[in-house]
Amino acid sequence: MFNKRMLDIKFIRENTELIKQNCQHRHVTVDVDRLIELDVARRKWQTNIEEFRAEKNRTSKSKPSPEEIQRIKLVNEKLKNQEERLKASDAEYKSILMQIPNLTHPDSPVGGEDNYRVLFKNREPEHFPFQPKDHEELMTNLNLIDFERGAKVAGSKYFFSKNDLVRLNLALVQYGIDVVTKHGYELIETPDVAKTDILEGVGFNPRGEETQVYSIQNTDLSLIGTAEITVGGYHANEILDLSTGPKKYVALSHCFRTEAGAYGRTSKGMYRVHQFTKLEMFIFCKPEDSEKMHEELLKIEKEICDGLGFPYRVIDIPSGDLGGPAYRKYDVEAWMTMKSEDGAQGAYGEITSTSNCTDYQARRLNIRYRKEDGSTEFVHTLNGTAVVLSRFPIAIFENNQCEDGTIVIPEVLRGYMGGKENFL
RNA sequence: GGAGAGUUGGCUGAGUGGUCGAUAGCAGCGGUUUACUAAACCGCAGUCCGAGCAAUCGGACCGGGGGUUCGAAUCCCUCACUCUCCGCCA
Repeated sequence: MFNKRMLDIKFIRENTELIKQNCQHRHVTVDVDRLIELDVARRKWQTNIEEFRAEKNRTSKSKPSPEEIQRIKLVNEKLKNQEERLKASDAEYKSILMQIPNLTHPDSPVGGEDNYRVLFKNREPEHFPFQPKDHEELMTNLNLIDFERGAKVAGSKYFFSKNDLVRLNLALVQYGIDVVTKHGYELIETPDVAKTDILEGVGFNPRGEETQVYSIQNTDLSLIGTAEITVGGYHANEILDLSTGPKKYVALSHCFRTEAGAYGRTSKGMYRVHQFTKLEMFIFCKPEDSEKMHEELLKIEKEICDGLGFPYRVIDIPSGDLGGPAYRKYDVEAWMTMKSEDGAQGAYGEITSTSNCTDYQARRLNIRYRKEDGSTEFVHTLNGTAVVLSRFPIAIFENNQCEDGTIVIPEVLRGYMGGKENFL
């Protein structure tokens, strides 16, 4: 029943020490020994069940005699007993298996979130010859955002975008779409909700205690935190034809996050909010192509950021901060004045993230491809942010501000905004 | 929201309690025939799990889950989805 889930149980069985070490590097606490114990017991029950069924099948082919029926009834009792034991262990077995994180790329830095490695910087941030403001102040002054009324209508960390900020948002989406589709990605707009199976398959836990997910009462649905969920689910239980290359999508959706326990962390303005709009890239490919595809996603993210012009850097996320599904993850961090502390004018803040999830999601979602010899194999999945409307505007406003509080619009966006050059 | 009909292997489509893992057609693979292509004819063909060096053997799977029965694709319950009609709304 769970044979094709999470990491392959066979692999875990044969590489127990490696799995334990990987969990440790990823700062994930899982009782791997208990899992192995359950696995051994479950396979014994399974073998017994199959033997009893074989015995039953031999007798039940045609009309059995009364004494044969008596014998079958006895076998049925033994069978039922083994089936119940097996079933009773399902929940615990599945729960542990679900928690085992993906393997980790050998080049990912080992350690907690501060152990990231800087891979690239487009340039050093400029020094402002004046005291720079943060985006919330800049936007409020220009009548582009309203947090107070957002809170009145929907609660804290919801907001209204207004006037030219709305136009900027639409321009950013269009710009992102144009850049990404130029690289051969198919454009889709997804549902903003998804079923529990799909969420779990992609690696999210909708009902857990630390969940970031809003679930909808009396349904099996949750609001998605990213289009990664819906696009990942798009090909669930399918056998893909990848003979003409990877399947590449760029997906637009709204995203909802509870941000439970996130208060106190950097949460000024619209950096960390409950709802935002995001354009997300997603790839289904053959295992041998996934590392190459990961570099492609990063390259496109850099291309988008280069066009917009703000200072940024790329970091290689350390093992302890990868989450469950990612095998390797790169974040692009833009320079933001809102992050200033210790007298500096700013600091880097995450704006995009791209992950290679290898076969972790494909295994859970049962997404395979047909190989040339006719057999099937799990695909690899990757995702990467193209444009996020909560954080890209922050980077633009904070880096392009002038002393008088006006904002220079990046040239690549002006064509989408009727040629407008500044927010005044 | 109301009423009805469906969901079977890559596709189409039979099968209403006992050699049905499942008739047939198409597509696929191998062969015969042919100068070649096509046609015709013959044969092979599903997925997954477990055991074995292997030939092979055992088990599961007819939308998902549960039930009835010695025995379920077939009967019952439940959920999801699809289609038709009615109502409502954009």
